[in-house]
Amino acid sequence: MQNSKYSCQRENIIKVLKSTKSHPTADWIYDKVREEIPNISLGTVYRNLSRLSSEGEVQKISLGVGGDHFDGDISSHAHFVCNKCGKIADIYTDYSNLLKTDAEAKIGASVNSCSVILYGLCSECGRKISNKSK
Amino acid sequence: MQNSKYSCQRENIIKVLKSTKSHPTADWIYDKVREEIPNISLGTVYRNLSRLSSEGEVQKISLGVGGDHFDGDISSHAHFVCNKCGKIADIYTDYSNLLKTDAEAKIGASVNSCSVILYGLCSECGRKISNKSK
DNA sequence: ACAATAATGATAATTGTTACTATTATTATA
DNA sequence: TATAATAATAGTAACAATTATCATTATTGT
Repeated sequence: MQNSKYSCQRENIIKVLKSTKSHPTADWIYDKVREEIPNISLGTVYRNLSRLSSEGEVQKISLGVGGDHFDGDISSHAHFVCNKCGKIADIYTDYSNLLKTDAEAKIGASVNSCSVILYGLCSECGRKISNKSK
Repeated sequence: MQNSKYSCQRENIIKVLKSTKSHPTADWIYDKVREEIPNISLGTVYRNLSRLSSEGEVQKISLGVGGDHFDGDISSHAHFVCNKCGKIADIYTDYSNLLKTDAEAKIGASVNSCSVILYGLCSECGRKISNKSK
């Protein structure tokens, strides 16, 4: 392929991201990749994450609080975020076709990705709170 | 009510946000409110927007590119963002119950808000591109 | 009117991210 | 397997968006 060259930094970023089920930030990925490539630069991590997510190889998750998170799992699924502990959970239901079709019918746009983020209280945090009030 | 006091700054921020169909950033709201309260501080705008959105009085929209946007319309609806021109459009379908019920069944969390953002090419930008290729 | 305190304006500080530039690594071709 | 072209990098500076600080002002209950 032209105007694209291999880099082991990028390979490692992909590897790290595809092998975790957490939904890490650029910073976390940076720390993790540094275990193998100690002198990698944070800028390189950002540059590659941005490239990879615009290529659709990874997914960016913007929660609106703190920095962006990334997901190596690009299957269509939603995310749940606990407002208390901040945990991010996957919800494997594919709404994307429904949403896509509906949006295209309603406003005539062509949709190529969608982000579904639910906010609330996770079961664990919910339990803690109801225990306290006993 | 206790620990809460009226402020005309907050009232104005709400008024501005509820009376536009655009999905402005804090900065845009700041400029708009300054027309009535010229010496309002940008920090006050941020402080109130953050408070109002956590109270559920307005909605915060995090696109993952540039600053956050805000929506005075808190009815359940999705947003479409054009990757080309950046336009944000409302899509009035209420997915929230579907998403909420599904998530609660799957992971036992209690959901209290949800964000649905679709990305793609708006009809206008799509038209421009197909014209160019003639 | 007064006291308690929430909210503000002005500004400094912080955070997350992008831009810049000289150097290094990859790749296609001779 | 050298060479030339150029993509990618490390290191760092710059930037934008947001939050924190703090002295002052405004609101509210008594």
